[in-house]
Amino acid sequence: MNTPDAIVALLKAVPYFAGLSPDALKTLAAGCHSKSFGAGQVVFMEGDPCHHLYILESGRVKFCRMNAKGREQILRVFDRQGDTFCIPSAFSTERYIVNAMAMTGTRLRVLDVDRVNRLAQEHPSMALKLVATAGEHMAHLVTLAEDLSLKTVTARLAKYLCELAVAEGGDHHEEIRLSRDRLPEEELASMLGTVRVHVSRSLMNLVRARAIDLTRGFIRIHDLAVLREISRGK
Amino acid sequence: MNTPDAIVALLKAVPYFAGLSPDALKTLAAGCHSKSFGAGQVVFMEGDPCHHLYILESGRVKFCRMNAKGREQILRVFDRQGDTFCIPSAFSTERYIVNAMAMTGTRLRVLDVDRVNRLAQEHPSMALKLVATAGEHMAHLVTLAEDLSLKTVTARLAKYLCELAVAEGGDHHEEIRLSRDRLPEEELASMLGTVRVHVSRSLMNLVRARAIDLTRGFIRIHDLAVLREISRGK
DNA sequence: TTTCGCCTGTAACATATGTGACAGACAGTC
DNA sequence: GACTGTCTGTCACATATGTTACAGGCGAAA
Repeated sequence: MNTPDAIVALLKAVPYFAGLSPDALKTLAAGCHSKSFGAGQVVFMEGDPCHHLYILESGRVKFCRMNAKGREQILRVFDRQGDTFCIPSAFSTERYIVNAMAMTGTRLRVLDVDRVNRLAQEHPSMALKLVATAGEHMAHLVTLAEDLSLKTVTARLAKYLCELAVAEGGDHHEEIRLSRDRLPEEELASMLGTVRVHVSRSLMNLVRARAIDLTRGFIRIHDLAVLREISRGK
Repeated sequence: MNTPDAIVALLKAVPYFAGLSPDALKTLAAGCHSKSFGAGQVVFMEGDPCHHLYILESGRVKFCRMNAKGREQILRVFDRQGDTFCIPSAFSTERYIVNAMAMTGTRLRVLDVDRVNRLAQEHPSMALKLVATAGEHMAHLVTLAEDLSLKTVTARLAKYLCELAVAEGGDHHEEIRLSRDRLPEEELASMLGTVRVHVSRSLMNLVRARAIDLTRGFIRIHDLAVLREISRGK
């Protein structure tokens, strides 16, 4: 999977590289290397100088912050091939502003910031796409802040399950089952801004509201409409 | 205050316009107009198509979101001359992602997104500075989300007062007094992600902790060190 | 001055959330 | 099979937060 062609294909999946010429892509591909991380391993820490830009080849990476007592808030999870992170750090503070950790075995492709910077200087349209990417990240963060402030844990959980459901089974009225192996309650808690026990309770709330069923190891979406209702309200 | 020179001076205060040639600045100045808003007036709403980019001439503008019950979360306040907003909207979703409202009488300078876009195409270094600006906004949002999730209201309040204190009197050990006229509790509550009553209680917490004094119409910072301690803590 | 409205302090109460602790289910390992 | 560790459901409890209500201070307007 390390053939030049495979690397170019990965780069092309990145919106702001998509418009580059084949030659530029090849040069870029030749100038980057790959790095592997085990589950739980740190990719970088908040405050570290930011020399690299990362592209996800496989696995899952979380951005997070922690408080004095060790509780963690996950700010974003990257899990699709071609997801990139650290652009804004790279061009403003020059320090990472969050912690990044591999959630599972993960493979990242690493680019030098300087190289990307030079490319952006030569290709203004690429620079503008960088702004667009930053904009998408910002929309995520705005919504996270809004939800943390204005929604209950149960509503946030319902919303997250809705998003998973749409990502998985689409909006069809077929049965949607989510494997719990991939979403341990502890991790859900960090994403939703709460603690594990509360996730457990909230899941029960949703069961009582007839929105979901819990069968061994799975969450079955029983009524997506109810789930949606809960996700906005109160 | 509407002389071409004044406008150019305002534009120069914007980091990503600062590097433009005098000619480009003049052209830009000629192509923008000014708009006034009364306190509480809407500048734009979430979801509106985003055709403009705004530069603050005077006054205060807040970005906010609201929930079904009408509670509001302020995501950011712009109050310094030359502050700009909407860049990321402009280059990604093409819709505003938040509501913007004038908090006091406010004067904004309005630029066409198309015009800025064209400029950025011609000046790659300007495009990169746009990314940097987006990065700064993101750092704010990350910290907001972290605080909302991991800090108590009292800690968030203490932190905010620290920031105000530093912005006002600097870090000197002189007495720092903050006029409450400019920070009604209702507004503080929206910024801190809570309700007015709780701000009132939290202020009392800080008084009891000997961090601040409340004299008629003012908050006096009595012990900045204690305030800092509380702002991380809990 | 009086009236009115806005802002503040305070209370009592309901709810949401965090903490600590524990037992059972399950998978993996020995 | 026995042991182990991780994940889960549940409890009891403390704390943090939201809701509603009301009274007093103050300035603006009549």
